[in-house]
Amino acid sequence: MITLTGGKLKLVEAALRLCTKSRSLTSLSLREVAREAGLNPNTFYRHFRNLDDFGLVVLGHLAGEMKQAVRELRQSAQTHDQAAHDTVRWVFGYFQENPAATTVAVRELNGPSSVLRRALENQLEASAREMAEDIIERDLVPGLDTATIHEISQMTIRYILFRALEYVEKPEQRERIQGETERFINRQFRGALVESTPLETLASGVPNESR
Amino acid sequence: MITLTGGKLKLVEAALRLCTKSRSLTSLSLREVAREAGLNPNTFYRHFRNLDDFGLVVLGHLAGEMKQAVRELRQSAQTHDQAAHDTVRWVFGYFQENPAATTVAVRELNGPSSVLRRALENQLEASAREMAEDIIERDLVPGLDTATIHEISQMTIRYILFRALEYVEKPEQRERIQGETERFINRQFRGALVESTPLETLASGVPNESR
DNA sequence: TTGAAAAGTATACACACGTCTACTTAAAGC
DNA sequence: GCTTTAAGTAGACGTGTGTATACTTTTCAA
Repeated sequence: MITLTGGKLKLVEAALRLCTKSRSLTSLSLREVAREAGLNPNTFYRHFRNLDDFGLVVLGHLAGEMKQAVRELRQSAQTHDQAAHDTVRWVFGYFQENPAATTVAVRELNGPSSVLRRALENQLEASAREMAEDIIERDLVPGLDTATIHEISQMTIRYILFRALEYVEKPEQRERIQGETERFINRQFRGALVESTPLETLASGVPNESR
Repeated sequence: MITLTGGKLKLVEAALRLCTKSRSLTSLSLREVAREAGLNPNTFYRHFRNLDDFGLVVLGHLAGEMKQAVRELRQSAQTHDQAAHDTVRWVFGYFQENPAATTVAVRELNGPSSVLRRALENQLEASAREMAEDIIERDLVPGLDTATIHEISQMTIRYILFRALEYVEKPEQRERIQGETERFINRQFRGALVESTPLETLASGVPNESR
């Protein structure tokens, strides 16, 4: 991660500030950002070639921050249930403390700039891979093949991000969102373990005897 | 649903056309839309008070279309697995045939305009409710309480929409996305049925192969 | 048939934008 | 200390924008 300084940093931070106030990174104007940063519009050109370039730098800045944060997470509990609970709690806590980063990420993931979208997708995939490897290494979900763990990890990352905006914006619903997300994860893994068991068998209360 | 005619319809359709080409509804300009529609910019004011008003009408238009489409879906197979498969296939087919509507919906769901976001959320919730009631009425997932069915329905609707853009934009990955979505749904419902069973018990049940 | 309402157009204004060129100030290397 | 380079500023350009006023055409019911 390249640490930003001076005017460059000022501009990036200004953009994040603007994004938090219900704007989308892609829709920011050069002059708007410069104004917010307290700089002359032309200073922008001293640091960035154009707005797409700028967007990538902003995303890179966020990615660096987030990666470091995720690395710190690499401890926590033993069982899967505990891990899911702690991780979800932790991730949402991170969202809460970094509303700008969260908002930007969610918006641009589906935003109109394909360059930014690609960049974000790659980051998410990397996070998902990290999560999956962690689960495998620590054998948190025994009996599940690695491919499925990877798939579910990716879905989970996506789902969490998808709910991040709601979480940030609606403080009174945070408990609910957190609970739903935990249940989501648990159901995914549990469901995968009994994927080939007929629904009726599961419904009749005998979870592991099948056929 | 109010059927649009004449210039009003032309403007809405123009906006959807523009949105498909990597634009976001919120970022459209009045003149841009009018130009695309082949009308004078001021004609816009004959039909809409401002751009927010316009956005709501566009969303309403889409909602009407979609609702009718969903109603047509209200038949399909008996078992849950079959229903999930058919429904997913059908919904994604709808996305494919209506890329503009899909793109707009996904973008604005996380977009910067809170007015549009609210409107979309309400629509999604309505769809989720409809889906849940359908599952309950036809007893597709026996042994699951209605609250959980509602919760999973909502998650499913969200998840599907979240993947819609990817589906529309990457034709070569459609099979994969569809498969993942089906597995997602199955795991959710199956997982919910064995929610209180310890992971180890499920893992030792051996309905599928492990390691 | 006529006349009012709706739909569409023409022109114009002030403003914000991205970008260009030219100038000034601050940092850094020798 | 001097010079080269980076960072920041000033002013100006053409263009696109939202919107206001005034005008023309179309629609359609009395």
